Amino acid sequence: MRSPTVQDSDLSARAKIREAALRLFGTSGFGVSLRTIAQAARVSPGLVIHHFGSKDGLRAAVDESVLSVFLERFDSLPKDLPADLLSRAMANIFSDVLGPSPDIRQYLRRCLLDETPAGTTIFDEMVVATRRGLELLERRGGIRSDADPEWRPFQVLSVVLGPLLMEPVMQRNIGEPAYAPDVVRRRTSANLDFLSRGLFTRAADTRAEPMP
Amino acid sequence: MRSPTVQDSDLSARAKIREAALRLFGTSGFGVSLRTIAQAARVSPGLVIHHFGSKDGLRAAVDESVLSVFLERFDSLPKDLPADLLSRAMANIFSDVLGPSPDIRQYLRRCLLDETPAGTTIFDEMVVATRRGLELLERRGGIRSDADPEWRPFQVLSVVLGPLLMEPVMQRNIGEPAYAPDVVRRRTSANLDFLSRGLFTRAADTRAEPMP
DNA sequence: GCGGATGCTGAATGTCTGTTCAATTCAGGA
DNA sequence: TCCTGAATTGAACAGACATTCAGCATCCGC
Repeated sequence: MRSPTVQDSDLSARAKIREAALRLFGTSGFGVSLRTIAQAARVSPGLVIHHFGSKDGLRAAVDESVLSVFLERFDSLPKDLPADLLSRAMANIFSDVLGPSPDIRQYLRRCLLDETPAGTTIFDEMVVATRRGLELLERRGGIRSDADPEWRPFQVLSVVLGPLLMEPVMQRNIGEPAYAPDVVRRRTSANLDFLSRGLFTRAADTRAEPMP
Repeated sequence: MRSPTVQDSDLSARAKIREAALRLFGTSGFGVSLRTIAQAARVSPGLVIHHFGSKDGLRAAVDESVLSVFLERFDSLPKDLPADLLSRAMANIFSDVLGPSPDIRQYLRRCLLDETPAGTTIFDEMVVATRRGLELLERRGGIRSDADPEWRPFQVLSVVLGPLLMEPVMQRNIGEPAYAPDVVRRRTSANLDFLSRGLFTRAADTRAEPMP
């Protein structure tokens, strides 16, 4: 079993191109030239077209490969997992996949902006899964009953995805890689505390606007 | 006083180009051609270069104009505002600026990804301001003393910026514009509740991983 | 050993890019 | 009225782009 982003040369040329594209699309955006990608994969520009048909085809292939990483692991979750274990298992999927792979992190950030079909699927899937997890959790009494069901999933997702999107900002401000194992552990613990008890001691006025 | 993103024709050509660029950079990325921008501003391609020197110069001008919208309003905050009012005032800046202007929202999303100098400044400024606001609030007893000071600012920012970054995802899932005034009001109220009291009833195990 | 398919190359093609520039229009001061 | 400088245009240019294609190499079934 290997990390999905190895850059060793024992991959097929097709796979090497796809990995290079994942990395370069993530770091430099979809604007990178096929020549640059081909060069990174140590392959001729023509071969990229030969394998993927077009630049859009290449993008679709990268999309699909990233999507499949998540869907495979979502599908392999036992269907009858208790709610609290389910939410934890889902969380572990993200830390397992995103933690060790900066390439996938960067690419996902782009997806959130550019609204490629796969990106749309991934994030919609996350909303649905999060909402369902919260509903299960609620039925078992794990959630405050007066929390707004409409916004709950997005609040959780904001906390989960925030670090992904603010990775460079965080890095500048805390002085160490935002996804180093130790940093992830500290942040995870702080986020659990935050999700469990909030931040403020009391709301001055519930109908006012503290943060938009 | 006018909205900063009007597209009326009573603007100078220079301003019309900058507004068109703001909109097109935001929606289509920095990859859009000068010709497209010029056409949107009803102006010749040469004039864009004449006014801004180069495409990068145009981008810098757009960056600066967005940055100044925020900095001006940050600077106009009374320095001796009580902490709770300060955090509310800062929040209002965001809802005032972002709410009515989809162009600025989109452009800010790009900035978070592409790490242009202005984007870096804006978000670093936000971290600093948020941290300072929380420290003031803490001194007045408005914050749980055992909340982790290292992650507090990012947790708040995640909640604040989450909707900005997930705008399309939200829109698909709630079926109405994520920044419609009424939607903003409901979300704001839910977020205040979330920040004040959290979501879960109790943490099963503080050292485990609920969400990464 | 042979034939066809497949992997792969690198030069060529036409389109689109940012940028230049000579020419034109136009407003305002002398 | 003329002059000057700025605003504006559109044609032109070189380079980069995605894509095509004819050709070479390499494998696999026969």
